[in-house]
Amino acid sequence: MPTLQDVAEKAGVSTATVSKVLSNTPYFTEKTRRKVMHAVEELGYAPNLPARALSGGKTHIIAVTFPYVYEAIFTDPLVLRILEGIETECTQRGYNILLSTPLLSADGPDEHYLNLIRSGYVEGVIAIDNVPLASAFEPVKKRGIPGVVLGYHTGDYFVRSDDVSGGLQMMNHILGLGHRKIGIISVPEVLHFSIYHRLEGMRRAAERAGLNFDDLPKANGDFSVNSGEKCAAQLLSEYRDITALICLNDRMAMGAIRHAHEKGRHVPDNLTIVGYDDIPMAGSFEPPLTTIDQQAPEMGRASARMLFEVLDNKKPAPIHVPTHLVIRQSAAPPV
Amino acid sequence: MPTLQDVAEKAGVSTATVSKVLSNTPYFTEKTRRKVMHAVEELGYAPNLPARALSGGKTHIIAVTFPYVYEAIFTDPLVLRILEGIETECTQRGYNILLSTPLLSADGPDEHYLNLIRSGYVEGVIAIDNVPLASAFEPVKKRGIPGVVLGYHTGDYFVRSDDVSGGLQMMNHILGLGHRKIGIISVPEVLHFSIYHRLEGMRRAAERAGLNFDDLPKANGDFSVNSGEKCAAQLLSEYRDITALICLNDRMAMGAIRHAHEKGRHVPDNLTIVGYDDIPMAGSFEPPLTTIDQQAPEMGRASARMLFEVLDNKKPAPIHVPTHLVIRQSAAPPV
DNA sequence: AAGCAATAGTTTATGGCTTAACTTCTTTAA
DNA sequence: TTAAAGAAGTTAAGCCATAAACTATTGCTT
Repeated sequence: MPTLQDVAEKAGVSTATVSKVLSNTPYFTEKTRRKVMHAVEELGYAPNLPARALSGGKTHIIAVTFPYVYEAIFTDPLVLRILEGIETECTQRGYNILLSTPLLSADGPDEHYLNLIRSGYVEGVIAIDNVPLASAFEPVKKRGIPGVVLGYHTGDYFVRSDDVSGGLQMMNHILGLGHRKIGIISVPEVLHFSIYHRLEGMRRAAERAGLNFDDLPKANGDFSVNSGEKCAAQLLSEYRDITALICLNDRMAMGAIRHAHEKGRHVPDNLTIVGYDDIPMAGSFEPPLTTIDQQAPEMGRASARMLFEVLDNKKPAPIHVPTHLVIRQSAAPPV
Repeated sequence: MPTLQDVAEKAGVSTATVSKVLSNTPYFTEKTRRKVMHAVEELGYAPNLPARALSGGKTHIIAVTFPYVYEAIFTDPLVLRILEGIETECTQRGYNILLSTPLLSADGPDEHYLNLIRSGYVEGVIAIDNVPLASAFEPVKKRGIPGVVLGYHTGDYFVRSDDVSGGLQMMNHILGLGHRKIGIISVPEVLHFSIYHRLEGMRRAAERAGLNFDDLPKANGDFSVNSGEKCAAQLLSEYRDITALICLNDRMAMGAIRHAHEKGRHVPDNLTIVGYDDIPMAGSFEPPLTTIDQQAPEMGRASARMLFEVLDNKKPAPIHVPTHLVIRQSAAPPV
């Protein structure tokens, strides 16, 4: 691999000059610039990043962490979409993405993760931090590494999906269609901050419409299709007058729809069922699912942009990425 | 951040000794080992990876590339499962994963990717390389960086899904159920090597059963649910005696099932429809999809293990990861 | 024309680690 | 007893790029 040295020799200047030209530090002539660039081209030179990192502290690596606390990480389509957004911004700025999946337990993250954080590789961190139980962000803060949290853990800088307004939009939509007997299929709130906020949004919408949110029938699943099916079975048999089911993710909605179909109820003519997330499959489900789009790629992009601001010593304000109600065909007025 | 220097001073030995102890190079006593380890603990020392990389060439970073050639990358669940497998192996060995999504065009990969490959960061590469049009592996080879291809591009070392046997298993299953009028919903072969091999497997199974594979009705979609629906519509209207549809991915199968339902045909009683991939949704679709599991996590793990062998100067043999036929409820004997 | 500032470039120390070469000390064998 | 081998450490030379400190040149002001 050619080094700065080689370039300098070929161009007939010192390494310092080459370094200046490449980093665009002032004080060189157009002529030397051309000489240097020419040598760079000829040799196919690219800066040695470890050396640059050692010398200047800029590693051009940011770590994206998503905690390995439940199976969902590697099957959750949101993760990939978020990554997509982060990737876009990072590539633009010449940064590389290091993937990190800390194993969070009661006594903190695993050793490998800790070593990474201490390794000097990581110039900044985007932590996808959504579960209250543990945070991968602690060690980052401790080391003084610039970081942005994507989720609800406390950090100075964070990006969140506007879960409250997501819940609000959905509940408003359902209420607007005329439903009043509404069942909620959720998951235990303590497991996910975001769920708490979505429910909060729904509560506001419900109360604005004069409904007591706490009186609405509820059941807790675990995000899976099967749990959605079970919850739907439970709610629909216990509260026979329910005309709409709001599910806190798409997969449970799909399970609920399956149950409805089995019971011979047509969605949406006979029962309204909606989801949350807008996973890739949602649009081509039968019926196509009315749901909430969290704009995962935009969350990724926003968090990356925020991180770069922090790296530039700015103090960016928190961002709440707006949600979008995606109206398809699983919701209709009650009969 | 504490350095080797600090550890050496605290332990009362030279930096070289500390380095030896940490890298387990022979010639030190148990006593010094304990002194050193104690100092390491006290200071919370972790090696500076850029420095180590600069000095010893070992960066402890492997790059995983998946080419950004069509929309699928960031929505394809397989990618994430593969990543999962790679992650498992890498973490075990103290390696970090750098995510890279080269933009492949006619005149080669983009500049950012090239810079990464030349940057000295990358100790090894796992290239998810499935499209014939272009390869992200070229520049890796050129630089002499150890690499493993996950897919069909030529490299000395590669891991592949055993697509031929996947196709064979599926066709055998369908034939075994008694179907003879079988429609195939595929995608243009030139776009994906793996498709070519799956079809080849099907051909073998068909011919072994005395069927002329070329005579079977076929239609090409583009992997999407909608295209599956269209292809099904086309095939079923054109060839009214079809009793089974084999789709080359699950999403198209789901589209096909939707079409069948719309036409009032029950799956599987009235029509058999199967997919390929076993995406997370497949098991909870209605009906649950009979499909082929490619064992993506295992492919990831295998490729990582192979890469580590290459890094150890071994010459691992190619691996064909076996496929599994997942029998659910979308296939039944013809009526 | 002198003096000074700005420009253009070079020299060199530095960052943290590894490793080859070297020194010192302990074993072991003849 | 002594030489040679082996073990346990140390010294110091890199690895490559950056940036502070320095020299040399040019341009401008008065």
